[in-house]
Amino acid sequence: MAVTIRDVARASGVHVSTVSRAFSAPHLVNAETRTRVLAVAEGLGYRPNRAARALTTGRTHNIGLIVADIANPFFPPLIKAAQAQARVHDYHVYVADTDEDPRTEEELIRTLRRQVDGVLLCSPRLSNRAIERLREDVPFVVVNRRIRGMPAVLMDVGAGARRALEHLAGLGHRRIALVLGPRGSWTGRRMRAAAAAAREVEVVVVGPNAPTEQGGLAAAERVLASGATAVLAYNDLVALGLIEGLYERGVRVPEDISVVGVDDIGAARLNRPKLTTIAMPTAAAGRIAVDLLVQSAAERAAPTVASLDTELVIRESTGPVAGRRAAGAP
Amino acid sequence: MAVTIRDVARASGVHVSTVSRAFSAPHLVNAETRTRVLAVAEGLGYRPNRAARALTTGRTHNIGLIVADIANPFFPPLIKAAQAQARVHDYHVYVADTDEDPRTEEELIRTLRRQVDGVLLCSPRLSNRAIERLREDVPFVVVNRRIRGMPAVLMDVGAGARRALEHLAGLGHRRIALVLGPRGSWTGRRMRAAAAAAREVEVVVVGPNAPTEQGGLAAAERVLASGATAVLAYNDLVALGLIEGLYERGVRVPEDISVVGVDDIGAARLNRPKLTTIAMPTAAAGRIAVDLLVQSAAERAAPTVASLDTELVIRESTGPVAGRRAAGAP
DNA sequence: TTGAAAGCGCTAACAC
DNA sequence: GTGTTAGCGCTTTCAA
Repeated sequence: MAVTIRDVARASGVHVSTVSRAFSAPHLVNAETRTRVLAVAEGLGYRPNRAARALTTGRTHNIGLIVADIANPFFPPLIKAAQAQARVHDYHVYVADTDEDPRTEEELIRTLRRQVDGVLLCSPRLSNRAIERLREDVPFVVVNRRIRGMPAVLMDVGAGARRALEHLAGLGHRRIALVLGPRGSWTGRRMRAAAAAAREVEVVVVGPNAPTEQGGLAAAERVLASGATAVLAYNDLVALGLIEGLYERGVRVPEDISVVGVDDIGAARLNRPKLTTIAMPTAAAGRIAVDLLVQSAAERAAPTVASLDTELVIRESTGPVAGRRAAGAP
Repeated sequence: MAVTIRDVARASGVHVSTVSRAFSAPHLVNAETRTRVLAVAEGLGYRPNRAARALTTGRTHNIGLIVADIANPFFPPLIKAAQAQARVHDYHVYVADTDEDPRTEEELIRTLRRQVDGVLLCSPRLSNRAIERLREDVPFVVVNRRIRGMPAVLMDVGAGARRALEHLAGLGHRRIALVLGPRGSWTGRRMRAAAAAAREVEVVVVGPNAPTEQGGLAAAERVLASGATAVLAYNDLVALGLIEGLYERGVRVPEDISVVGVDDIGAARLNRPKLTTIAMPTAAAGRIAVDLLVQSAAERAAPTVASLDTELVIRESTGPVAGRRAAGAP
């Protein structure tokens, strides 16, 4: 059996409660005693059992991180940052993948809620209703979603989309295709809103599509048919797939059509042409979300909503409109 | 306070121990009673507190998954699969990132070991000595590493490298650069061994390098200087960086130099030219590693070593040797 | 088949 | 400043 608080108590000649205090309430114990106890504990290789601690304190020092798809390159930097920041607060992180399925998501939250102090929901697929119901059991922080009275970390894709549209307009583009992702996405709605508000350019919507390379590939035909000279894609995966689809049809990027993605995943830099994209502050989002969660689990503070800036990264997939492909031309 | 086993007991008119049995030892309780208890529990929204359960049973139903860098595209598919398979066994997964630092890795294992039934070490940076010491506290399964008496999941890069070398030889290449990753990597050693055993071709080693795009980019000059007409790179990131470096120097892939990567990350397919690469069965590895861990945590079985096949995926970055760049030519 | 009671490792009043 | 005691939610003997 592993070494427990009792072993440490015995070995250092004090009561278990003193050992406990040496770890979790240092100011309540004599400095010398504490030093000795800590030394003995160290020597024995003692580490507190957090589960047992959680039983009395009610705080597990765990957080649940639920994402739609770990393998989607958007998430790993967020997971990495969240996990690192959790460690700063002495928290451990359960990572779970819902496979984009709301049912899985809900079931996951239910099994997790008793062993965590809070749950980080990243781009959840669950309905607002469902989330509102679950929040009575466990505190949430949501990423890229807005739910009344719930702490959230938002990445300002709207502003990013606006800047991308301006960038394209500045290059002479007047007819722009907005290649969307899945129906009902928060990010998608922000992009639509930005597109609707755009002056100077006319935006045609192509979608919904799968938020993947395949989705982009499959949208190439419709993009061509739309007569657009530039594209704002739902994310980089879609953008990259689209570029490939265009390429297969003999249409070159950016010479014939300009393409802008969203996310700035690693592959965006690796591609040729290097992708112009709206960089999402995923690492910052993960870090801040954990801070909000730890804080909201601790106090009953007013829910904070953090809005993070995005950045338009101009690379090689956007260029001046080609004369012969002016708006409306077939 | 959340609903506990006591609430369920009260509401269904039985003792807590009966409720407990209804969940964890169904055969020891009357079928009717059980049905009733379960119904009441369901109605109350009761879920067992796993931490409390762990306290008596000694089984946490948690596993720790420790990787060198979550954001490295090699890992996410493995994490995803591990996490999914863990759920099949009714396990939850802590995911932690060591930032490639052995110290962090060790500290992580120490804090985690009391709250997990086992730890999955993916491409660990820790020394064998350190791991051997820690294994007394917690069962391990290692991925892509061989430690005596310890269950492991290996991906057969050696065979993959051999096939890649044959493929290149078949295309007429006689002088091949092996662009390595970090010093001391298990994968790197397997590749070296395969290269040393290769007949027909002469292999020159370039490295060590960072296992990243940057590392590949920086190696371009030395690859050119080596006089090689083909390259086997440590991983896809290095291969992609290298291709970019070559490209910047006016050297085209595969016309002038052929390049083979390792891993088959998403970006390999997205790149132009699409990367020829040795596909690593990361998802299968994650799944199997979890199976081994759950099993080895349960029984004291002989440690299993699973060796998984890799596959050479031939795409566009490899081609016939150019006549004017035959072996030895400057 | 069910109930009673002890105890897992730890913390948190409450004494002293 | 330290010891005593009860108890967190659950499982598991042991009786009945």
